[in-house]
Amino acid sequence: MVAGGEWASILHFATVGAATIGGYSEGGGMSEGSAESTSALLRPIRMGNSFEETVERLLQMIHLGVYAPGESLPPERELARRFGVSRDTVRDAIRSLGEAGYLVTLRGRYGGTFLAKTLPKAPQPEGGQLPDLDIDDLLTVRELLEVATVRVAARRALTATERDTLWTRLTDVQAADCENYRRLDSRLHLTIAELVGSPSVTAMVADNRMLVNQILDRMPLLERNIVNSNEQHHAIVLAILTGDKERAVQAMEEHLAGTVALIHGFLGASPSRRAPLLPDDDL
Amino acid sequence: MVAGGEWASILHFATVGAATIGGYSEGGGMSEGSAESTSALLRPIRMGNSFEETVERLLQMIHLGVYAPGESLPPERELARRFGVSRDTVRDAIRSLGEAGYLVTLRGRYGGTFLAKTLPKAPQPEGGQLPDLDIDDLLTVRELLEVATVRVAARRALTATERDTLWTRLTDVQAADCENYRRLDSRLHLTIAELVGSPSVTAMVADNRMLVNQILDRMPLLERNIVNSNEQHHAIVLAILTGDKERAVQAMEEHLAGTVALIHGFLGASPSRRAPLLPDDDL
DNA sequence: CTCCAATGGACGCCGAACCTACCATTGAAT
DNA sequence: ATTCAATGGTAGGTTCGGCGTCCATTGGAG
Repeated sequence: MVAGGEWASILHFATVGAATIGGYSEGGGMSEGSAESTSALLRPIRMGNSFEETVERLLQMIHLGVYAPGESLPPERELARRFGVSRDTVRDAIRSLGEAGYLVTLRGRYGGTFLAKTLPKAPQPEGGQLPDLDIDDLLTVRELLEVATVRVAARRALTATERDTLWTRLTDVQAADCENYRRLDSRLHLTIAELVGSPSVTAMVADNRMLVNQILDRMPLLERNIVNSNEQHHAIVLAILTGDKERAVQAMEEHLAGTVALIHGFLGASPSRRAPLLPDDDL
Repeated sequence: MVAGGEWASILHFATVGAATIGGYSEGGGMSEGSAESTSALLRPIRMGNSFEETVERLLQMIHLGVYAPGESLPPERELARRFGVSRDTVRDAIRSLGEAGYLVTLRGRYGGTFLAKTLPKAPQPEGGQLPDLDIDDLLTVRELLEVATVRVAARRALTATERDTLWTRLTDVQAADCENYRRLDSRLHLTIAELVGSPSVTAMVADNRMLVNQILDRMPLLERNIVNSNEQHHAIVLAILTGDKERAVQAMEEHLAGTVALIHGFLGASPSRRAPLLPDDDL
């Protein structure tokens, strides 16, 4: 009913011609016509099913230190509303995380879902490293986002509350033991991202950080690195508070370079897995 | 079966206590305990159903100039595989965009889906402005991403091919008429983003640009702005090609400031709608 | 002329997820 | 002691979307 005979005949030549000179080509060799950024634009639409994504988001809130151990999460109905998923899905996710030891649910009024007082340790993936992440891509995004974030934060005029919060987060992570370091570290970086004042930016930083943490969880947390990070955190926060944009950027760059060196050193010359595996069959 | 009696009794005090001092509070007033970045982390998991997202992604490839008019898209099976959705969904989306005049499909071998030679003009949303976007957030993300992008691009050592492509994109947009300006402009910016070498960054810039374009489509495209943009594009590309990081950043900031001024000027002191409207009912 | 491979087109089955409504539990307010 | 409101817990029906399979069309290869 659409694209009748006239259209077909009219377009016929144009199409074949275009397909020849610049159209889609399967072999990977791209004719110069246009289409070379297709790999990024043809990325998967869904990263997982609703259940998995909901679990991921709850874990995000837990691991990035948004809620403290023992603290209460919003009620299921509220979570479902905010996440835009059904309550069933939220419940499934909460039940899973409950079985994993992250959450505890209590019924009745003033009940709810609570973070466990002691969070389970991230299991060391001994044999199979499931996530299959593009490490270079992750670290590039991280560098780009965090540097840009600190740059904007440093040139903003912060409120007294923001300054207080920032400083509190800094002292929290300075005083953290190994057990809680990763979480409080993430919370500090998230707080800096929030200073930009854009929910989307906060979300992007949070997403990236979760993925980077998945990599960091595979390698040991050295005392020496913590001392280093603490100094760098201090420099970063100070630069933000004094509005020294250049210094803030430089401090953050040094901070990130440390992590990059750690990761590359630990992974050796591992060829940084790419290309997230597409199904190979043809239906 | 999980969280038996012992757990409940053990955690009982902790939970109520935590809920009182720092837990989730519905009224918007956040106790200082932690949780204030929740708004970003509690964002919707799904932006729309699979069909809508697929349409959006195809429109992205069309409007951002990834494919030229008359050019061929990948076959349905390939699109389905890359997008991670079923072929049915891709077909629905293609059919929709075909009815809207964007795409034309031809059957048989060497057939496929092709962009229309002349793309339909974006309809002016006269009465209802559907998207309901957070303009401040969009522009903040744009500023952050594009400046960071150009910063990284300028300090990279570009290959000859990259330089050629960049220059071609620049001359293309310089020579564009009003009809094609927005598309070629987007393609130039996307090309710059690609220089970072991270698919995720390209995707983020593409997503942001699509949203910003939705706003820009609501206001007239002035000849004066085009001339201005052309000069700024020239400065940006030149700075990238000469590896002048500082100048590239500055040029991009000026470029973006122009758009911000245009938007704010056109929208007047419109209070930049926020808070994407959540359903209000309680089940 | 015949064949064939690549593409779009169509159908049925099934699980995932959503929606609605209702039930169960609990502790504070009265 | 009773009530009640807020919360988690459960169940049935419905829609959406994915999967597998097959059909239809077409232009080039042999």
